[in-house]
Amino acid sequence: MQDGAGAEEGGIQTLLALLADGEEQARQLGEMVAAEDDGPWSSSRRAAAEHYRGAARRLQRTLGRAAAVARAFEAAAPGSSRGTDRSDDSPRSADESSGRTVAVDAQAQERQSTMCKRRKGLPRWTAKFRVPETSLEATPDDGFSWRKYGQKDILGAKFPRGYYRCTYRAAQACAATKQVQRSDADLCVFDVTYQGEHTCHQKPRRATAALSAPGGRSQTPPPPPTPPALPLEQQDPGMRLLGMGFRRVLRVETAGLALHDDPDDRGPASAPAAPFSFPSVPPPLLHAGEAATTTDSIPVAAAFSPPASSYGFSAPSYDCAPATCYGDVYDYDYEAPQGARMRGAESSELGEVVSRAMVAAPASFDYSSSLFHHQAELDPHLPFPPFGGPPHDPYQ
DNA sequence: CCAATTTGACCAAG
DNA sequence: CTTGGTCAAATTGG
Repeated sequence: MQDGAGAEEGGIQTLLALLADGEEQARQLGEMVAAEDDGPWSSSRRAAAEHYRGAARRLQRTLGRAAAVARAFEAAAPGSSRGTDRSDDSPRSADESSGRTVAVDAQAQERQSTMCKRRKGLPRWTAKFRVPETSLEATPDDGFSWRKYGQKDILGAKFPRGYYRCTYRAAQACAATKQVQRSDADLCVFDVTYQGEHTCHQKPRRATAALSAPGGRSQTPPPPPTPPALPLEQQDPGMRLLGMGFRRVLRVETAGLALHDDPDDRGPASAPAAPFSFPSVPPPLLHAGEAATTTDSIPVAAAFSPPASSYGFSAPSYDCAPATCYGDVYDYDYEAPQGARMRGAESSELGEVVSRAMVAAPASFDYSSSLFHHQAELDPHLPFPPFGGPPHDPYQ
């Protein structure tokens, strides 16, 4: 809601200041606890102190990471002078999208005349959808209406890749496209790569619809890669909306990067990075998520609809009981167009944060290792396209 | 009849 | 040249 990612420059400075502040406070807290630890306390008290100290250390570290992220952004987006371009793109921004629409239009024309296939520059992210075995034929649907425009066999892949573009591409100049490919390793898994954000106004139908209307076509929530951010206000912990649904938990996993977590950083089983919760709305910029657990449960709306044709999957009805659907996993992997890149050091910890942030950021980062696994539950209210995408024109 | 999908050709990038 | 992505005519389905 409020200006989402708008705060680029001053915002980052402020953010850095706040984070530094928090870091310092956490440090002091840790010292205080440590001091207490020396006293003649009982072992239990001592243990408690140890615990708090660990918590303080984690907090400090988390803040430090967040600061690193902020710095990375700052570094990556130097020309910060223009900060107000993009900004929110919440669903409702539709109206004001007029300006943006124009831009899109221009792109469309350009594309037409040039007929180039280059779509570099467009934000891109990948999601892995795992469908329940009971409905192997289903293709994960993200809530938008797509029109298939091609299919191709990909080298090394057992299954062909399907190419889809937004149904309203022509009508509304929506440039969103996606590629869907079934994993050769696991038939239940689909890799879906999205490119470009939707500029069309599709009305979100609830997943419920999908359930009740099997034949219906898409509609579902989006590939939400977006993130995590914030509006806590609207998040309720217990928010399990869903009447039906399947629930999934979101878990972030940074592939390939070793996050050096402290020993005390949360328990063993936990995942490296922080999970986050997400709102369904386009959040502002980043937030360092640090949820307590690695797996947050999020009501992500995800419905599987039966598109079907291409791979011949058609969603059986959703008779799959919710139970059977549990466990579906979605992995999100954001990838930015080429462009700025952040310095290595921090990249590892930033992994997931960056990814999401980059969605909102103008500049792009070259990072590509984060995956978000999440298990969500079908949510009747589709959150909506969160994409906080880069509204700005990708093409130079 | 309209709209979506199929499918092979075409084209650009690597 | 190979491969991935898109186009567009033909086809299918409602």
